[in-house]
Amino acid sequence: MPSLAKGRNERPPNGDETAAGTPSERAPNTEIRLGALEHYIAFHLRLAQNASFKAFKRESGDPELRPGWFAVMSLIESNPGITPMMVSRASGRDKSTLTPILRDLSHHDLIERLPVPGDKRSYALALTTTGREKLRELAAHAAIHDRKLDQIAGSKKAELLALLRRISTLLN
Amino acid sequence: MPSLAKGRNERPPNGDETAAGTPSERAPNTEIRLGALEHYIAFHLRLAQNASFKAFKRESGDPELRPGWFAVMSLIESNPGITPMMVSRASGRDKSTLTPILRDLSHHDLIERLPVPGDKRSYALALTTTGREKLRELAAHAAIHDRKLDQIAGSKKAELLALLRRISTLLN
DNA sequence: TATTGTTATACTCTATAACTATA
DNA sequence: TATAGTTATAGAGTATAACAATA
Repeated sequence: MPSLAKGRNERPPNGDETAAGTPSERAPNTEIRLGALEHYIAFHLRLAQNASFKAFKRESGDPELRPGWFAVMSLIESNPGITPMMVSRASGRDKSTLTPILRDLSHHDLIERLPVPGDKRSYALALTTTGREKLRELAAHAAIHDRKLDQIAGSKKAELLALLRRISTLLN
Repeated sequence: MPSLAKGRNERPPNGDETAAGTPSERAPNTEIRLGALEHYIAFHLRLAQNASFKAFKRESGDPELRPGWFAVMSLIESNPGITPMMVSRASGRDKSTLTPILRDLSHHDLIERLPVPGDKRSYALALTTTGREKLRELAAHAAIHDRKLDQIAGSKKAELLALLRRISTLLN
């Protein structure tokens, strides 16, 4: 059976000893060792995405700035006439997850559904004028958030983006 | 009102014209333009994390290899005597999300809860012998997954990890 | 008063499977 | 038969708020 003392002794000795004491007396999480997790990309990917998501939500009290809405509207703006299936593939999500988003966007008159000539099963998506205005608003908010990420990435931004792109592309 | 034809025309002319036709005749998602999203770190972070998560689940049919369990058990292994609050902070999640995980791990006799001398509100976590064995299994599976990520990151792995760490650290 | 851990509750994101209407 | 989109349903993962015990 491992004792607490054993656990403590496994740490390499360092200056933190002065702050040591009962667990509740320790500094927030400075001393916690990640162990095997330390070198796991998947783990750090989750931490980073989670932190980004929380910051995104926190910074814009705007409940309408949902990551989902913003991404879908951007895709439609850049690809007028895009179909739900194409949006699904571009955003790496199942088609069924798009139905409610597109319904909401449609109800808010932000997008319109146009017939696809030659395929009655599908429809083509386009932003309405209102939708374009709304997207400008959302983009302004999102930019504030991503600017922080830009600062954090600094000169490595292009490299980070390339790596993330490779991960999502090759892992399918 | 924007027409579909207008939308198509907005694309810069390129060799893809040969593959163009009705949307359903197009290649999977090659032609979809990300537009503003192209340079958003947050967006690519979500794509990458999602792809990683799906691959993780797909590759190990093992329903017990939940990212949550693995991370928590690893943290306990590397920090015997760690408290739930410390795990919460180290994994960037609210303390309330840990309760059910710790309960499950406890029910499976993978961890034990020991008293913390000097603080009756909390308890110290440690892996049981069974827990250590189980963690070895899970780690073997997880390693297979992360090896793929390692390959994808290649020589940039250290840099990627450093960037992800910076993101989760500075965004709080 | 503040903190730890638990509980109750709810929200978001996502997926699967079955369905329809086309193709 | 296969595909596009919808529906119903479920499962992770996470959060907030209120609570009891303790600090």
